[in-house]
Formats: sequence, C-alpha cells, structure tokens
Amino acid sequence: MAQIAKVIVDVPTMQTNNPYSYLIPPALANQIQIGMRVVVSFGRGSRKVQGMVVGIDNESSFEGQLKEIDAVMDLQPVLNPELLSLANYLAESTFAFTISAIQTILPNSLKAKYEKVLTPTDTIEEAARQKYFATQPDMIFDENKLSTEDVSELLRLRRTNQISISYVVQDRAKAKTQVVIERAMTTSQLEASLAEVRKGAVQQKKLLQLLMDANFQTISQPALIESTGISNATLKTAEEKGWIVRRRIEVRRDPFKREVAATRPLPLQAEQQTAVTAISEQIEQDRYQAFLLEGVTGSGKTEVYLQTMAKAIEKGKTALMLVPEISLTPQMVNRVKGRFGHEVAVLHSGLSDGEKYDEWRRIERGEARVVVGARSAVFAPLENIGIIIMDEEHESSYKQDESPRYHARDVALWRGRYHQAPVVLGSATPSLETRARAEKGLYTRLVLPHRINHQSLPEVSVVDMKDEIRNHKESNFSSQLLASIKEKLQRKEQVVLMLNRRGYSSFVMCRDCGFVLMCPNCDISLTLHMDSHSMKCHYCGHEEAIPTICPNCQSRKIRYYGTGTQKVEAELKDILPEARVLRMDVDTTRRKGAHEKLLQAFGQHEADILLGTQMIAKGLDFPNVTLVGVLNADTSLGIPDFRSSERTFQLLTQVSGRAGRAEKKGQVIIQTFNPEHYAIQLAKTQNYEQFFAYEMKLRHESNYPPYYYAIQITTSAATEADAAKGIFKIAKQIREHLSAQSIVLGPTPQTISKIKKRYYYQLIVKYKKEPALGNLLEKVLQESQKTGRTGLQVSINPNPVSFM
DNA sequence: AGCACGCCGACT
DNA sequence: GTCGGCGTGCTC
Repeated sequence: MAQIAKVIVDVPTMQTNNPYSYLIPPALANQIQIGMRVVVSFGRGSRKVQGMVVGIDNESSFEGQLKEIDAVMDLQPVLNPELLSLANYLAESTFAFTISAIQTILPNSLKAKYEKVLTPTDTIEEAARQKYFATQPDMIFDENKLSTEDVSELLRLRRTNQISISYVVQDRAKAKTQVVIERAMTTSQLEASLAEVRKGAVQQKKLLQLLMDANFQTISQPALIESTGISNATLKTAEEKGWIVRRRIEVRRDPFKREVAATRPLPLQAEQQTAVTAISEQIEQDRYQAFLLEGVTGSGKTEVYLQTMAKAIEKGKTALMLVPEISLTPQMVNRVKGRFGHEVAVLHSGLSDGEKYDEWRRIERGEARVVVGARSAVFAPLENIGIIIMDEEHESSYKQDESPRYHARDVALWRGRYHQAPVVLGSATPSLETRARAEKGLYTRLVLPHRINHQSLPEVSVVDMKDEIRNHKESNFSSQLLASIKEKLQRKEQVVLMLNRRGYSSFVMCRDCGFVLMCPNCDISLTLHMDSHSMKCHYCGHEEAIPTICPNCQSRKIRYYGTGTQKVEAELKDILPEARVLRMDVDTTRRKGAHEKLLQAFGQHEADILLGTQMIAKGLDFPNVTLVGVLNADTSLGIPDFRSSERTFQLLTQVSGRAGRAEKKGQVIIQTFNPEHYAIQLAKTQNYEQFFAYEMKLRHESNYPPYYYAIQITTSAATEADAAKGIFKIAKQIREHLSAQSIVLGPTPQTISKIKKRYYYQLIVKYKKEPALGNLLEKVLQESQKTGRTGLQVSINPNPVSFM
C-alpha cells in the first residue's frame, strides 16, 4: 500500500538536501512513479515548487503533518533508475545538492519556471485596483519588469493583505507538435458524403475530391491550407462530419537537416586492428574495461571509435561518444552520421533548449542509438550502453567549473561500470592521471604510434626570442618565422599562427611609472579592445576609455603592452600587405556559427594566414597548411599552476599536429623566451613518453596529482577580511582532523583574488588516503549555511583542473 | 529560495 | 508608542 512519495524539492540549500515525504492523493495513486517530476506545496506560504520523486513508500519517519502532492508533471518518468542513482553519485562526489545534480542530468527544458501571480483580495484599495487590476484579474509579478516604486507598493499591499501571492510552476518542456489531417472514411463513404453536400459548398467539395484521390496521404494542416487554400473552418466542418481526423503529432526540430552521404568502414592498420579487436572483445562479453587509446594526430583514432561503436550497435546496444565542444564541428559530426545515419543524435551548446529537448526525447525513446556530444552529453538518456568513447580525454573543458563540479570522464567511467561496457579514453597527449592509471594496469593501454599513409611528423624548430629582441626591433615575428611565412606564401601554401593567450592579454602600462590600468571590481588588468576603442574587463565586463595620460604620474607615455590578436594582425598587414589574414579569437567567433564559417573560408583558401588563439589548435585539418607558427609559447608556462607544463606541452604538441597532414611536409616554428624548458624541448621532439616520465618525477617530488588527490576549498565574501577569516577557520578545522601524510596548502588569496566585487581565498588539501575527509567537508558546508546568509560563501572543488 | 518570527532604530 | 529594518530558523 504505497501512498507516500519521497520528493527532492527544487530548493538548492544544505537544509533541504534530502527527500521530503508527501502523501499521494488517491486520484494520483496509479500515476506517480519514481523519476517523475511533481508539483508540491512547500514551506509556510505553501508556495508551489517542482520536485523529483525519488522513492515511494508506505510510511514516513517524519512526525509532522504531511502535505499532499499537488500535481504530476510527467506521464512517464524522466529519470530512469540508472540516472537517478547517477544523480546521487554526482551529488556525493562533488559536494553538490542532489537537486542540482538532477537538474544537470535533465535537459534545461525540464527545469521548472516559476511565476508569482498577484491577485487582489476584496479589501483592496480602489486606487490600487484601478492602477494594477483595471484590465486584468491578476498580474504576473516580475521584479525586473516593474519599477522600484511599483515593487514596493505591491509589497505593501501584500503585507496589508490587499493582494495575495500564488506561485505557478510552469513546465517548459514542449515538444514541438504539428496538426496533421488524416482521412477517416473509405472512398465510397466519402462519395456518399459528396452527394449530400449542399450545392454552394465549393470548399467542402474541393476537400472531398482531395480526400478521395488515391494518392492522398496524411498531411500537415499548415501544408494543406497552404497548397489548397482550404480554410480552417472547412476542416473543422469536415472533422465534425467525420471525413477527417485531426491529430497532434510530435515533430522534431532538426538542426542538421542535410542528408549525409553514407560511408563505409576504412581499412585498418595493424595497431588500429589490435585496438578494435581488444575493445570489441569487451563489448562482446559485456564487460566494463577502461582503455587508454594513445595515438598521435592523424593516427586514425576516429576510425577505431567508429568501428567499435558499430560493433556495439550490431550487438543491439547503444553508443556514446564525447568530444570537446570545440571539436564538435560539422565535419566531425558528419563522419559519425556517415556511418550511423539517422541513428545519430547530436548534443551541443549551439542547440536551443527546445532542440536539445527534442534530441533528448529521441534518445530516450530509443530512436537514436548513437549519441555524439560535448561534456553534458555524458548524461544522455541512453539505455543498454555498449560502449563509451571520450576523445581528447585530457581536455580541461570536460570538467565543469560550476557546481556540480563533475568531470565527464568520471561520469563516463561510472556509466561504463553500470552498463558493463568498455570506456575508451583517446588522446595524443593523455592527461597524467589517465596515463598513470594505464601504467598501473587500471586501464588497458592501446597505442597507435604511426600516422596513417606514412606521413612524417612535422619538423619542429624552436626560436629563442631573447636573441631576436637583442638583434632586432621589438616584433612579434622572428626573422626565421617571417622568412618561412614568405616562402610558404610564395608557394601558395597556407600558414596557421597561434597566439598563446592563456594567462595573457594586452594591457596598458605606463612606461614611466609602471602603472597598469586595473578593473575597479576585479583583481585583473583591463584588456585593450581596438574594435570598440575601449578598455574591458574579461571577468565582469567593466568598460572604460583608453587613457592618454597616466592616472598615476600624469605621464603621456602610457602605452599598450603585450600582444593581442588584433595587434598581431595589424603588424602582419604592415609587414606582409599582400597576405590575406583571417583572425579567429573570442571577438570574431562570438556569433553562433562564426567559428565554423571562418574555418570553412580558410579551408577554401580564401585566406593565406589563419591567426588565432588556442582555439585553432583543435581538430582542424587543412591539407594545404604547411607551416604552423607559435608566436609566444611560454605565456602558459608562466601561470602559477602545477599543470602549466602539462598544458603547454599538450597545446604545442596539438598545434604542431596541424602542419602537413597531406603529402606536403609540415614545418612548425615555436617562438619562446624559455627555449630550454623541458615542456618546449619535448614538444619539439613530440616525445610524449619522455614528457610523461619527467613530469611524473616532478609531480612525485612535490606531492602533486596524480600521486596525491587534491581538493580545493574556496571562500568568498564582500570584504577581504571576511573571506580570509572564513578560510582560516576552515583550515583550522581541517588541520585538526587530518592525518599526518596529508598536506594543506594555504590558505592564500586566489590568483585572481577579486572578481565582481567579491574577494576570494582558497586552500588546497593534498592527500593520499583520507576516508573521513568527505564527512568533514560535508560538515564544513553545513556550517557555512549559517554564515552563508551574511555573505560568506564556501565552495568545494574535488580534483580541480588547476589550483588557480 | 522565500517566508515568518523576533528583536532593535526612527517616525506618524 | 508603531512601522519596518534584516538576522535566524524552518520548510514534508
């Protein structure tokens, strides 16, 4: 006799982070299932909130009076048992609220929208009634749309019971539907009807003729009206007379309408075959096993993905493929669609909420058995998963940097284990964590050491910019790079130039006193934007005029310092006026689809030089590119983070892979001020193994991941003192309970200690084994709830991708 | 989150 | 004296 539902309510706080019991009213007794969304009354005002049913029971340990569930929002569960238990895993492992985990797993459209509705009571003042309720019986209360005066007046009316507030939970999930017209009678019946229609009814006769046509097929109502001019009224009559049936069907917004030509599996090289066989064997035996597929750019990893996915599909299972957002290009998607056709669903950030929901529904209904997508696609509602692929597994974008701070790789491994399916982590430059696990035998390591078609790796040279500066005037281009560019342009070949912008920007500095223009809200320098002729803050968007005299010493020698893509572009135009340059950075790719358009233009040789930031390092494949230049390799080395060498190595290796992918030999020139640095030297020889060994040694010596686990705790507050006080208190608490082998770094102000007028402090705990740490941190969070009201916020980030 | 309750300052 | 500030506790 189940009658009590356990509901996680949509109130993301520590105190409400557990299921609440609600009575299931008899009317809903047979309807409510675990995994459905419901509307419940919550709190004193019984405001309506959305909730998720996570259990059904016939008793509750709650002593008080139970409320009833108000309504069910779904006809069938939106979360199956797997995803529900995944939500729990997420919440637990990332210190997030269960409801936040659930929201993350569900598509945006299934998140509730709340509206406050104001209704006048009979005691309302006549003036107020005239002002607010003259035209409508109630009004939607939206603080952003009303003036401050109106808001305070309405609140006063509320206090004096002249109006009442009710809450409406709105379901945003609307599958796009269309009305279709179906014939509901046989031809002879229709003929009989035709005879009965009165003489003047031209429209009705026309419709009947149409329906009697042997070629008549079910047609959408708008299409019918459009092509025949038959009116809606006529159709209504026809429906009443029983000639037709009008039905609402779900249609899909198709973001990739074009058909993709089918492709066949490509022949495999020996190592690829070995990999495919090893992975297929696990699929065949329904066994969970993680693989590290390590292969240089151009070694044919994608073909291994496609053929193993095909294996899973063949076995009647489904396949999930994750790629970084930036690699999710139409070329990439088309490669998968070429193999799996209509079975493919694509999930990426460019889709509208509605489109995402449509794809989600297709997957859920089993219409799409192959899913390709970026980070959040790891939650795709696939059942019976046969294989999970994660390409470029080292990419830091797989980790979400807001709560829940999950890493898609961890989720992929969790789901692989749940479904007893292999998980393939692919990369040319695996993260140290993954490579180390392969070393330990936790993952099976598969290596693709050769480029297909026996292309040679590009020839990489390193230019010492210190010498350049000594010998020449200040320039972004060394003489060697410039000579190479000219040579390639003469041969009508193309060049890719990368400006490493990580931790770097073009700011304004006074040459006399060293003053740097800073953001008043955040602890970073303002960046110069020549397109808008202003100084902008990249964190809060603050914008001000470019200074002509130094605000500190009144000198006129306040100049740009550092390099932005715009400045490099200007210099290029100056030195090589005949070269056609395409600039690709955040500014030129902000608009949807701009990224793709630029690349397409470059692919069709509409430009000679592609100049961009790190976004050009990924996944582009232009056979005519024979030179890749890295203008400033070391800016990412200067970042005070334990992963800065790893990042730099990965970036340089990856961008080098862009050169010479066809029959033409590629050349790479890396400009740096630290030519001896191991990350740069080893990127030059493309020697991942040596880099791995060396970096592991360093990590071991200084007790960093992957030798130690790390967890980052951050406090923020409106004043620096409050943030500091908060973090020191937590530090003290943690130190008391920590075992001797664990290490606490800090507390320290964060590298960027002030963002949007809030101050940030952090501390890092490095540990090997600390079974009680989870509970301790849970307690810290509990306590922070009390102080949270006064403005101190605490956030916990397990396994941070950086310590910054 | 949002609401009520409860305790202190400045007004009709 | 009350109105209303926001600090605190609680929501099945």
